[in-house]
Amino acid sequence: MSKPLANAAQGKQDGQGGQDRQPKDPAVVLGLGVDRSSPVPLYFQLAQQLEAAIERGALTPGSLLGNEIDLAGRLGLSRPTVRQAIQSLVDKGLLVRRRGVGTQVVHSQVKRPLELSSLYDDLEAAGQRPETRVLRNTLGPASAEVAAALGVAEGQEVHHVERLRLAHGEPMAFLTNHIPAGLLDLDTARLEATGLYRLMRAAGLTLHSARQSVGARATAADEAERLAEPEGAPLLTMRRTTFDDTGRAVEFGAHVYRASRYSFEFQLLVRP
Amino acid sequence: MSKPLANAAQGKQDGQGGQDRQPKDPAVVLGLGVDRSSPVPLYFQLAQQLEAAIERGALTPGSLLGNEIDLAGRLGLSRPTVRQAIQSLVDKGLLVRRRGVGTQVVHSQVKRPLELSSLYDDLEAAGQRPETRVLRNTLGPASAEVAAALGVAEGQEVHHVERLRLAHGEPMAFLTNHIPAGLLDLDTARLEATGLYRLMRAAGLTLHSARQSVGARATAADEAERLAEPEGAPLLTMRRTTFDDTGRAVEFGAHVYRASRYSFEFQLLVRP
DNA sequence: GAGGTTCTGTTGTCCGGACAAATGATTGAC
DNA sequence: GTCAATCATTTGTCCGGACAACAGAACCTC
Repeated sequence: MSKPLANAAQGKQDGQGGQDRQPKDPAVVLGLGVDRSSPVPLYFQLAQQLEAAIERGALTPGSLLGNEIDLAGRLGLSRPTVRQAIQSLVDKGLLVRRRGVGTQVVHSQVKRPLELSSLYDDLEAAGQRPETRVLRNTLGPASAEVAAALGVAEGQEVHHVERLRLAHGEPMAFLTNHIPAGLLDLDTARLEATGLYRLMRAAGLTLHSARQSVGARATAADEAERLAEPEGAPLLTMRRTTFDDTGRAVEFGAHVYRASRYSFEFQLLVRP
Repeated sequence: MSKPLANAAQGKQDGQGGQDRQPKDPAVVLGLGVDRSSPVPLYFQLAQQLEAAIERGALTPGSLLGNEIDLAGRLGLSRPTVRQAIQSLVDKGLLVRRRGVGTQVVHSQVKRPLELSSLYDDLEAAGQRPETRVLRNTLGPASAEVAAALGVAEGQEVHHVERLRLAHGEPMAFLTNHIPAGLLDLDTARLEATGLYRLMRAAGLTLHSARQSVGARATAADEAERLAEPEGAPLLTMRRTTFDDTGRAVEFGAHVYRASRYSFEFQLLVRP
């Protein structure tokens, strides 16, 4: 009892019939339909398909999605299930719901939610061939500062890693990291082959959030050569503590980037 | 049929009786209880109370929350409602659910999710008395760069605001903003009294997300005096486009901060 | 004692229904 | 013609129930 989905921006009132005519089901047109034998939850299947439809432009920004009851009926799902799918896309910022109006595709220029940034992945995605030079990889007692940042006792065993990150053979950043012992197998060869975050994820850690502090300062004399910047040149600094899904701190890093070569890009979400 | 809530870390099996003894309802102990006459949704009331209990330490990190069915029964709510409350706290990173185990309070040092940062609010929260000096407040055609950032046509009318933000009478940052015309009533007096984000929210705009880019550079000759920094001193730069809940760009800002006085603090969430 | 099996408790998913609240259009009165 | 009241539509909230999937403990077998 409504004309949903697709380009329903203009309210063309074509008699709202079609009960005897070919239904021309918009859900079918969009390729929506769930597989009940799949172990993937139904709401998740639907969410993925809707997201794909938005991504490929089958659902244009501003278009209405049709009411939930009908959509559920057409797909053979219950309304709560459809709502759960829609809600997950609303959380992602792809859809907006308005009571009394409907659910519409967001008119956004921002595509990706942008995750916890990893310098290695960033560089690789940008087509630069990242390279890592491990300058230090030791295990020892945590200093007061590191212990406070990681929330462990002072003197606890922690890994201490120092790396120089290069792109196209030129230094980009100097990375200092501290990781509690026992979480990770920190092999120097592996550290030179990939990024730290990838190693942590591979070790079964599910990263959840990170507290960051970004600032700037001038290049000191003792780091000028290492970073190939003149003394006094501006540097971008970042201190970050990363937590896994249980709230445990799994990494503390204090990094220095060449401001002439790098800047942070990220997206902040407002959670009201 | 279980011993939930409070410090249930140790599995003391005290006969699981208590059906005839005083129940000593943990929900009551925690001050949980909803008001059905309130217009505030029940799940939201419960979420707030749980969050408050965590905040004040009544629910200690690592402690189990007790199963959802019992909790629902004790509060006179249905399980879906309780689940919705819990889920909102899981999204906030305060709780973790594990199937077969239960829901427990996260062992986190991070308290606040940290929202879209507003320099004005940041300074005010830090006890510094922020002050704003409006240097420019005009309406004119958008340049190519501004139009691209805001996603509007070049030449479209936009506000152009330049402000100097001070704390304790000392300059902290130079803020340049562009806002599409018609969204907001940009009164210079009001701009000097509060922050831009507060004005936008007061105008009924619901901010949703922002795309940011943070870098660093040296102080140029023409801005040295304005910021009270010597020429060549490192500055922190930020470019940000803010979007409302419909995905529309509502603000574009290019800001410069004194690195000696300010650094960004924020939290990134991983959305898997 | 070691190992696998069963059992119990918990969250995850899904259903069907009901009413309230907000929005926008339609209708009606003046 | 203008304004207010009404109505239909749609999402928001809430209920009660059912079964599946998973983790951990208890149990039993060898």
